Amino acid sequence: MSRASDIAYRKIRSFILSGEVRPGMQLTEERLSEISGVSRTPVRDAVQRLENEMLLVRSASKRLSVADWSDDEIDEMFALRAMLESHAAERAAQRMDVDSLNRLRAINDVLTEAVNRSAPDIGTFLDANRQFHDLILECAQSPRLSKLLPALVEQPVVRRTANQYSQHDLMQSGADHDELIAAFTAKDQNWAGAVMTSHIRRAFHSFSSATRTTVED
Amino acid sequence: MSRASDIAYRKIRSFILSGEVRPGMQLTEERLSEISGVSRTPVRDAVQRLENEMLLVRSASKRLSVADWSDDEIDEMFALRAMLESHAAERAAQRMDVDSLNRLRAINDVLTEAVNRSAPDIGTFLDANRQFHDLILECAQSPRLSKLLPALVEQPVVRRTANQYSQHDLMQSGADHDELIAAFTAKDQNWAGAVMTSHIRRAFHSFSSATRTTVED
DNA sequence: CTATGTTCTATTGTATACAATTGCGGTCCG
DNA sequence: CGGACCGCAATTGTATACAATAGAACATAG
Repeated sequence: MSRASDIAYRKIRSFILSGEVRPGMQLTEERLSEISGVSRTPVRDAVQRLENEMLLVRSASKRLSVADWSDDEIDEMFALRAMLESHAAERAAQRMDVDSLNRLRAINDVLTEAVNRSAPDIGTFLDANRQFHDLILECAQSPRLSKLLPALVEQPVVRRTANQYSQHDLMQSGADHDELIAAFTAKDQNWAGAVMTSHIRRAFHSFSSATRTTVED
Repeated sequence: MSRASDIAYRKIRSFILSGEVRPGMQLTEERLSEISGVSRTPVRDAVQRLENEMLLVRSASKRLSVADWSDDEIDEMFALRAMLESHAAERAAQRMDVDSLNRLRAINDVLTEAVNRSAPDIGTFLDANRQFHDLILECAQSPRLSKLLPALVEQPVVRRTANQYSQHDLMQSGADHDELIAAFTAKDQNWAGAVMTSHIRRAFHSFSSATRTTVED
């Protein structure tokens, strides 16, 4: 995956997520081409992907700008994520093998270790968290779900959320994961689905209270 | 929307759906370019869209072929559709205005009229059915949902299903729609969601019994 | 001074030429 | 005769030049 198109995708993505550019701001293809160091052709491929993830939006007449999500859209994103990730967890519960289960445990050990210190390591947490959810998605063995979900797990939101997380929230995430592992071990799809729903909705409310009360800053 | 890229999208799509090409068969970009009458540049845009809808798949090393869905994938597609369309119906129930409600009624009148004849008009049914579901999606006012759902409502499946439908099935669809309208009128989101789930799952089972019993043809 | 029409410029869309990569087939050696 | 390696052909990926289109600014008339 070292094609120019992927380089463009990553660079543009991180450019947007870095906050260097504000929501609603216009970005020309040429500008993106300069940023990513490749020509407009692969940039356009990357842009189409980013449009699907709704990080970029096309204004009325084909002009690109950075997406600006309303509160309602963020609510909706979490609602959809909760539905789809629960569904993934349900499928995974039926299909999980011992090897994956062990990998899941190993990943969550890393995560737990990272948050159980005086100064929680957010970076490691985020990374382990992503790995954990990715592995569940893989075990769900649903190509469609794998295509749909990434468009909902937007790093900007995830990042902002995690930075706002209290240590208690982070530890609760680890506990949720433990319970998910228990549900998978028991091959109980309803349990797995319910825990996942609760897990995502908790994240939503943490995010919600963290951002919406500090909007007045 | 008369850009070359859209022409390519439509032509390639209908080429695939026409059945002229068999699942698993390889298609080069050049060939698609000939089919659609435009250069490879817009073809590649179209291909990316069709990959998202999973009508085309990229084999190991970037070679394109027509998607070949397993039974499990089709099950999954209906399951996801049921979830997301129910969610759309729930949101729509809260947001539906009288004008949209009337349009919904008008559309379903056309649909009902088309199936209540000695020789049901499948074409009109499919068209009205699509309009009905599209309008609900519009009333749900969720850009994300609008981006996600089209990838699941695949015409090939829809078409095969409708052709297999018995007249009774078609009329039941009209009745489901009537009940949805009632739920929308009552602004009862749970009702709307439940009817939609049932509506999609019925379609699934009609499809299922129609195709899987005739596989031996 | 405002409104409207026109030209010019910025931006996106398309085609084509070329580069890179991958698969296939032939040949040479064991 | 079989297998591996090398080279050619087919296919995808990228860059650039050009075409089309939409927006902005300016000028002119009312």
